[in-house]
Amino acid sequence: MRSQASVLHLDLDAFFAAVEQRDKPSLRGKPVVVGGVGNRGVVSTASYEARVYGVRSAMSTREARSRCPHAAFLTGRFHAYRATSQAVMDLLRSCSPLVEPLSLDEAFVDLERADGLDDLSVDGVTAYAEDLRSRVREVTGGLTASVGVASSKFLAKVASDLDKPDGLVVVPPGTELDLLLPMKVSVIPGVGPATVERLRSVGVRTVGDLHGLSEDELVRLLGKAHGAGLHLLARAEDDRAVEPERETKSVSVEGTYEHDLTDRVLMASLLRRQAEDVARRLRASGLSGRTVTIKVRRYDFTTVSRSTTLSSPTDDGALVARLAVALLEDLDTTGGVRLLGVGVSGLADWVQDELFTDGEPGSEDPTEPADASAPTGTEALVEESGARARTGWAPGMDVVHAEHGPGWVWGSGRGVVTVRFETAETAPGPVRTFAVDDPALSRPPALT
DNA sequence: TCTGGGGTCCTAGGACCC
DNA sequence: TCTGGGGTCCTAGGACCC
Repeated sequence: MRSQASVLHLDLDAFFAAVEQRDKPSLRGKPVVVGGVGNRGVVSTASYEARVYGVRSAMSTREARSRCPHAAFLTGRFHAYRATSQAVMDLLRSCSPLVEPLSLDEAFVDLERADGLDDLSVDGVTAYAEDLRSRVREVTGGLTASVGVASSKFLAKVASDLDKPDGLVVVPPGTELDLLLPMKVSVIPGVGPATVERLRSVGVRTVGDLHGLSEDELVRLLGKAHGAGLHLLARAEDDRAVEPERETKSVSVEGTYEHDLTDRVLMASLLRRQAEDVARRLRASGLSGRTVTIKVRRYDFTTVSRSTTLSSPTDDGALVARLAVALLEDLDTTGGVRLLGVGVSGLADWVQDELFTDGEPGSEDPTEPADASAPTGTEALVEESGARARTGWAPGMDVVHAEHGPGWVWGSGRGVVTVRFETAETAPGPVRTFAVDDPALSRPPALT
């Protein structure tokens, strides 16, 4: 917590709906709901006119329609939202080098580094923030923003929520706890339904109640990170810096289908398309990743994921697709699937050109064809390590991809190998990871 | 015929290494 | 021969945010 109110949080009001109303004058003053319009859609944003009828974010579109049948229901136009967001973020960056976007419609700005603002008194930051809000209106063509300014990120975010829409709240330093203690625990970012219920079970409803618990009690109740974090936030203790550069950690694509899927061949082809999309986005960002994860939500809403990790990062759509499809093989989809998704994580900002080019100096070129008289490459590895029974290999399956897992020791024949099998004529087979420990197998498996 | 999509962070258990 | 502890990586799941 700083001694001055120098952290600003800006939140564009009902952002997606406001962009639609700006671009289509006939929608102004009317209820507008942006989100999925299908049977399984949910609301992303409701205009304030729609909120009067009880329409809320994350509500199913079906329910929103029954609450407000005369609203305009629109699917998102994300390029328009991105362009408007960019204009706002550019404006904020012209004010301070330290801007941390949280999403398309929200950002923190560090006023300690703000251009042309040396008076960080309450009056000083109030005037600055009011000016900023009117400039947001200018660069967005009339969109309003709610702003909070306080001595920490936490309080600034709480403050921006207090006078929505089109409001400004500055929390004078020293008054943070007066504001916070009477509020419900759910004002704390990170306290959602599950945490509210856990806290309620021990009689805690307000931030003031939370104050009465020791850190040990909170850690026991909520776990180490969450417990310790809440213990601090309940005391308005928050020293987190405004971080302008945040690295992407994962890229994913998922889809919920209008009717549950039961055809595995169709599932595989949808997964392949998603994998290609993910890889395209990775390449567009100059990223590649080692871990491929699929997500499956069954008809009953139970959700499972399966993942596999490569020895080096990839942005190759065909490879991501093969791994994704292979991961699906292991999953029971009886009863149908409502959602499929593919993601890549473990990101690096580089792509390894070729597998197995980073061996120890002096080791033979692993991509060189092996001695034709001996069992070679992965087939030998599978054969000789006795791993065949564990891999799901069957006659007629070819090894189409193999690579070392982490921990492979060059020349030792020891480590972890991932192999994917494929039958000659049909669909991809399973991927199996298995341990190998056989000094005779000093050669890495060749790609076939 | 309830319940999106794109993310982040955390936890817990097992493998493995030193 | 037995015991063991810490650290890291991986997988799966869950809570949460906008």
